[in-house]
Order: sequence, then C-alpha cells, then structure tokens
Amino acid sequence: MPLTDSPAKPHDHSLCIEDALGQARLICEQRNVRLTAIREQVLGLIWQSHKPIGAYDLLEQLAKTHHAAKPPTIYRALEFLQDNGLIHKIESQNAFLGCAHVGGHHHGQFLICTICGTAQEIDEKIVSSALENASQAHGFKIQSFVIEIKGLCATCQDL
Amino acid sequence: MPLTDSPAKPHDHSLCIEDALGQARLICEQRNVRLTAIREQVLGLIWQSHKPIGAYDLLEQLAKTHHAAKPPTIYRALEFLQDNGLIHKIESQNAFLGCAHVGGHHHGQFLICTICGTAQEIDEKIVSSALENASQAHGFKIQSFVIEIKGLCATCQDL
DNA sequence: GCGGCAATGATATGATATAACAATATCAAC
DNA sequence: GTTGATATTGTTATATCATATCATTGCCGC
Repeated sequence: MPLTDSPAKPHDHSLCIEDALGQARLICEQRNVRLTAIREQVLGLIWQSHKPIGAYDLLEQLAKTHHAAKPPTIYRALEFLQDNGLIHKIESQNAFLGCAHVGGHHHGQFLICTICGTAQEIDEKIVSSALENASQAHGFKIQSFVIEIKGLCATCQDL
Repeated sequence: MPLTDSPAKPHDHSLCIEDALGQARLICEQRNVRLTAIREQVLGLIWQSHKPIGAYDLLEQLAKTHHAAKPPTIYRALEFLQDNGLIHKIESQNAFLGCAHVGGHHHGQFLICTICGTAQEIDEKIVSSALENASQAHGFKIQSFVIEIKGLCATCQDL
C-alpha cells in the first residue's frame, strides 16, 4: 500500500511505519545528516498514528523507554524531522504528522476529518497553482503555505 | 479606501478602524448579539494593527485602560468576535486579525509577509474552488479551511 | 423590583514551546 | 588513538498560549 492512500482505509499500518523509517534513513544518508536513535524513535512514534499527534503526547510515549526525555528532547527531534521534510506540523492543532511525500520539496496540503481525526496529506497541483495565481494577482511572492482543510472523510460521511 | 486594499500601502488607518467598528456594530445589531465595551475595545485594538496580534499583546493594551483584564477577558472577547465573523485567527502565528470581508460567510485566505509581518486577507474563488475540487477527488466533504500563504508582499519585494 | 440569563471578575491551572548552559558523543585530521 | 571542532543530548528553568471553574455583576423582560 502506498503511503498516499487514504489513512481511513484499513491496512497493515506496520508496513507504513517500516516504509517511512526506511525512506527516512535513505534521505538522511543522502543529505548527510544523522537520523539518531532518538530522532528515529520519534519518527516511528509519529507514524504509529495516522492522526496528528501532539508534542507532549509524543514525549509521554518516548519517556517510556527513554527516561531522560524532556520537552526539549522532543522539540529538537521534531525540528530536525521538519527541517528534513520527514514530518509536517498541523498548525491548527499544534500536532505533527509523518510526511507522505518524502523527497519532493513541498508544503503540505491536508484533509483533516473532524470526526475521526485522521489527516490525509494530498499534493494537488490544482491547489498549488490556484494559490500561485491568486498570490500573483496581489503582487505577492510565495515562499511557503499552510493548507488545512477540515471536513468529513469518505468513511465518516457514510456513518 | 476599501478594507480589501493592500495593508502595505500607506493610508489613513484610523478610517479603517472606524469603518470596521461601524460595520461590527451593524452586524451585531442585525444578529442581535451584544458588542459590549470590552468586545468593541478589543476589536479596535486588533484593527490598530494590520499585523496579526497575539492575545497577550492585546491583553497588555487592554489592561492600560481596563485594570481588571485577565487572560479570560481577552479570550472571551476573541471567541465572541470570531463567532460573529469579525476577526480571524492566524493559526500559524497564534495571532488575530480583523476580518476584511465582514458579513459573507467565509473562511479566510491570507497573504502573510515574512518581512514586514502584514497579513492581507483575500477571498479568491480560484482558491476555494481548487480546494473544493481537490477535496472532492478524495471523497472529502469540506466544512472549513485554513489558508495561510507566507512570502513577500509587493512592498517588501522592492526593498 | 425581581427572576433569569449573559457577561465579566478572579483564581488557578493546563498545554505548548523555548532559552541557556553543561555534558557527552561523533568524526575528521593528525 | 589522541585531539580538537562540531553536533547532539541532558538539565533546569521559564516563556508563551489557552481554558476550567466558580463568584459576582449587569441587562432586560415581566
């Protein structure tokens, strides 16, 4: 199952996690940055949820095996993972999510279900080009963007 | 000057504020809700800046004339103003901004300059329809959205 | 004026995030 | 394999953002 499939569909999620960690190791090697034990563990914890997860929830998980973990431990790992395009932050929830499109330079576009809480990452050209057009019309030069769409995922609509 | 003009352009901003407060009074009367002194004062403070302003910065301002002001004072006013479509929250900055398109039901779209900090609200159909199309393609039903575009405003590009 | 509800006051605390400095680990150069 | 430079982690403290709870006050129709 590709990472881009709907998180709401049932699937063997342990494969997602392994896939994500494998890609992360590759990327970090290519970029010559260190995916340390803590960073990899945090990335794994993030991928254990298809829902965005908060920093202190991560901390609680991490602390189970890593007694010395404190807020800076988590926030440093999160910063590293963001800087290297391995995770995204959902700004409207102060929560973090594994990046489903590792490798390409991109800013996320997310479909966030208000019932089940899952967040699906999409990367739609129609959206980015619309943003580009609209910005240009106002003489504005885009550097990055935050796109967080809230609503009902396919599964929860049918409930 | 209409509220939709670029905030980066020089203009008589006191007119913006008066205009915004006037519209707010109208809207609240129409909706039969109370724009109390505190709420109006907070809205005025928000409009004094074209930049999004944080809750505690507002509190500091408000406390100058309103000794009893505490965090709940501000957050209650902000909630009221948001509920009635008079302000928006910029999620990526935990900050608030006067709504430039009062009256219409809408979720904001913002162009936020990374140099001068101004945030211009736009309401581009091309953006909202792109979001609608992209969401539909994934079987997702939109309820609301957060669109925050970061980059350089026309003025700061020329510096 | 009084009863009900909306708004505000007041206190406390929860939740999110970073600053600053010390200690340790990694790794290239020698 | 020691050394020195740099990156990473540990540790403590604190800044920043937001809400819960209950008491009090103000508004308004009756």
